[in-house]
Amino acid sequence: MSAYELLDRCNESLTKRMPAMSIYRILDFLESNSLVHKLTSQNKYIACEHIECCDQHFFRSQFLICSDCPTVREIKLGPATYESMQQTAASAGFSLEGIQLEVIGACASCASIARDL
Amino acid sequence: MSAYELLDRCNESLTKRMPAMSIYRILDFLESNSLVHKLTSQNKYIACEHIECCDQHFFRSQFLICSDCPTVREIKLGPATYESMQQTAASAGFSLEGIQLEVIGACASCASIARDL
DNA sequence: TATTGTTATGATACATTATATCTTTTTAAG
DNA sequence: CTTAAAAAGATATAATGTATCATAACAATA
Repeated sequence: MSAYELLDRCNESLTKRMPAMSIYRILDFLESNSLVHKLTSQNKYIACEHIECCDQHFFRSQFLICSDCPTVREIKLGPATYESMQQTAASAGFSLEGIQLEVIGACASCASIARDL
Repeated sequence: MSAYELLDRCNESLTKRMPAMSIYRILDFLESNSLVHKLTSQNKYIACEHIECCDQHFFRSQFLICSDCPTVREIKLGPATYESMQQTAASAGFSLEGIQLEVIGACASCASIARDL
C-alpha cells in the first residue's frame, strides 16, 4: 500500500483524523526495524514477509513484484549472492552499505492467465 | 538530477518556459530507449554511462549510488548474475521481465575520507 | 495543392508523495 | 513536583508526477 492508502485505511476505523506525518513517522520506525520495507520503484510499503520466522532476521531481501496484479513476494537473498554483489561493488571502489533489489515480472497466476490467451 | 532540476536547468538557457510535462515526456522517451535510467530509490535520472560503447546495448545495469556525494556508477550486470536472478524468480513462480538493482554505498573517494577521520 | 487523420507539443490544472516546522503532550530523570 | 527531552499532533508547503484538452506539426492520400 502507499502511505496515503494506509492513511485512508486508518481513518476509516478511527474517529480522529490521523495526519500524514504520523504515517510517515510510523513507517520510518517500522522500516528502520525491518518490519516494513519500501518498494522504491512503486512508492509503496509492504509488511516484512518474514517477521515471524525468527527473533532477529539478519538477512537481506529481494522483492518480486508482479506487473499485472498487486502480488509481491519477498525472498531472502542468499549470502553468496550478497557477497558477489559486494565484490562487484568493491571492484568499482564502492564499499557496500545496502541494496535494493526489485524484480519486475509476472507472478505464477498472471503468467498462466497470459498463456491461456 | 531530478526531473525538476532538469527543468530548472533548461529554463536557465531558454527564453520560453518549458512545462514539467515536457520533461517527463522527454525522459520517458529517453528511458524507453535506454539512454537515460531512473534511480527509483532517489527519484533521479541519470544518463546511460554506456551510450557510446556500442550501437545497441543489450545488457542490464546495476547502479552503485554513493550515500555521501552525488557519485553514481552504472555497471553492466553479467549474464550469469542475471540468469541466477531469473532462476531465483522462477523458483517463486515469477517469470522475470526486468530488474532494478540499486546498491547504496560509499564511493572510493568518500570511503577514503571516512577512513581518515 | 488541399483535405484529413495521426502524432507530438503546449499549457493548465491537479493528484500523489513527502517533508518542514511549530505546538502540545507524554515520558523520564533528578 | 519540576524540568528537560522525546514523541505526537497539526498545519502548511515542497517535491514529484499525471490527466486532459487545445493547438500545432506532420504525413498520407485524393
